[in-house]
Amino acid sequence: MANELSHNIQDYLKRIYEITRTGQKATTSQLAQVLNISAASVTNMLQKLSISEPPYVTYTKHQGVELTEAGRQIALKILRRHRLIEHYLAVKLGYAWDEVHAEAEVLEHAMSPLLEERIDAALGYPEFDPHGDPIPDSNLKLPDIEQTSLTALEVGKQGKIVRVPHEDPEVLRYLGRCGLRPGARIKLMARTPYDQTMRIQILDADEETVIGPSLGSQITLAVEA
Amino acid sequence: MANELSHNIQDYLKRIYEITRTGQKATTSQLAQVLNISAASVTNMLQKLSISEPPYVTYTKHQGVELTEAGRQIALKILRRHRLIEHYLAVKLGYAWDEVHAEAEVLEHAMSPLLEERIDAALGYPEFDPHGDPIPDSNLKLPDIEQTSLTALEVGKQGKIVRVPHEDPEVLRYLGRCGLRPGARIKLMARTPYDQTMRIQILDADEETVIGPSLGSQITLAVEA
DNA sequence: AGATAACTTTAGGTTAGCCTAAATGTTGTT
DNA sequence: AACAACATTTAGGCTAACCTAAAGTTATCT
Repeated sequence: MANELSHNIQDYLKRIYEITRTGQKATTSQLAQVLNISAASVTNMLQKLSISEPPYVTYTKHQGVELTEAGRQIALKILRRHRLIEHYLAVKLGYAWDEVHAEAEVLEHAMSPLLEERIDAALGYPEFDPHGDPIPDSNLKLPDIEQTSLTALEVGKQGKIVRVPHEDPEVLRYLGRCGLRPGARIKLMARTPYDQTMRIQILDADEETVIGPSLGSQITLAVEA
Repeated sequence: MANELSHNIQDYLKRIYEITRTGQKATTSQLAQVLNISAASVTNMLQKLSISEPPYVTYTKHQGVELTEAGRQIALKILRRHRLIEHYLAVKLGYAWDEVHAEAEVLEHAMSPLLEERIDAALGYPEFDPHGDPIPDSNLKLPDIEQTSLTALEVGKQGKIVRVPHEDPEVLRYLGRCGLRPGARIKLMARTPYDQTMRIQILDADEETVIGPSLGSQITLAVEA
C-alpha cells in the first residue's frame, strides 16, 4: 500500500483531515455522511487504513479515527492541489466563485507533481485560494494565522472574511448575494440571545445582512484590532 | 450503461478509434498490447461493449472490432479533450513537447464540459495540437486534410510534418533532436531499396538526418506542391 | 438500573475490471 | 492439405469498493 493510494483512499484522508482539523476525532457516521456511503463501508475502510503499512489513521472501535503523520501528509497534499486548482480556475480560466469546488474535487486526484508545480508557479506561489483557505506550500507547511468563526466573534468587533468553505454552490451564491465573500470586511452588530441570529454590517459596501449560527459557524475570519 | 462511461471504457474506445482510423479493424491482441493488459480481458470487454445499450462497437469473433457511431462520438470527445489539454499545457504552462502526452492521458478523463470549453476558448479555438494532430471542434467535427506518411512519400518530394504521434517521450525527444518536429518542412532525398531507410533533409535548418521505416511510418505530413 | 435510541461493527453479497491456464480457432509454410 | 505457430475464447479466480441486514456497543433518560 506504500506507493500510489487510490482516489478513494485519498478522499477518505482528506475528509478525515477536514473533520479532525478542530481537534475532535472523525466518527464513522460523520464520514459516511460526507462521503455519501454506508457506515458499514466506512468501518471497513477505516480498519484497512489503520492496519496498512504505514498506517494512515489510528482507529479505536466505536471511538472514531485520527490521522497519523503519514495520513496527514497525504491529506495536505490533496488539500494543496485542491486549493491550487480552485485558485487557478478562478484566476486564469474565469471560473465563478461557486464553480471551482466541484471541478477541483475531481482534478485534485488526476494531477501530476509537474502540473502542481507549474500551476503554483503560474499563480506566483499564492498563500490563499479564492475561498480564502490557506494553501499548504510545496513542503506542506500551512501559513498559520489566527482565525475565529463568526459565531465566536464578540459583538461590536470587526474582521475580514477569510474562508467560506461551503461546498454547495447555491449556498455560496446566497452568501455572495449577502455580501459575505472572502475578503469582505464585516462588523458584528448584534447577536440575539436564544437563537444566536447575527446582524452583520458589510463595511465596504455599507449594507447589513442577517445570518444564523449554522451558516455563521462555517464562516472564518481574521479579527481586526 | 447509457450515462457515464468508466475511464476504462473511454480508454478502450479511444484506442479502438486510433487503431481503426486507417480503415482496418482493431484486433484483440492489438488492443491488449496498447492497453497493456491480457488478451482475455480485452475479449471480455469487447463483448460487453458490443452488447451494451447502445452498442459502442461491432464485434465479430476472431475478426476484431469497429466503432459504432455512438462509440465514435465518445472516442472523438476524449480525443478532443486530450488534444486541447496537450495544447493548453504546452502553450499556457510551458510544458515541453514530450511532457504533454502523459499528463493529458490522465486529465482527459477528469475534465468537465465547462473546463473543456474554457480551455478551448483560452486557446482561441485551435484546430491543431502541438503534435500537429487535428482537434475535433465542439460538434466533434474534424478538419480533414490530405496527409501522407513519410514511408509513402515519393523520393524528391517535400512536405511539412503534421503529426508525430509517438507516446514515448524518449522517442519524441530523439525525433526532436533529429529536427523531425511538427511544423518542420522536410524533403525526402533517398530511400534505400531493401530496408527502406530514408535520408531526409530538414529544409529550414539545412541539416540532414536518417530514419527507418518503423518510425517513418508514424510520421504524418502534408505534401507540398 | 433498565429500557430505548443511536451508533458501530460483523457477516455475507454484488459489480467492475483485471488475471492465468486451458481449450479452441485461424493462418501461413512446406 | 497438414500442422505448427499464433490468436482468441472460455472457465474459474482475485481484489477494491461498495451494499444490506443483523448483531453488538454506548449513551441517554427516567
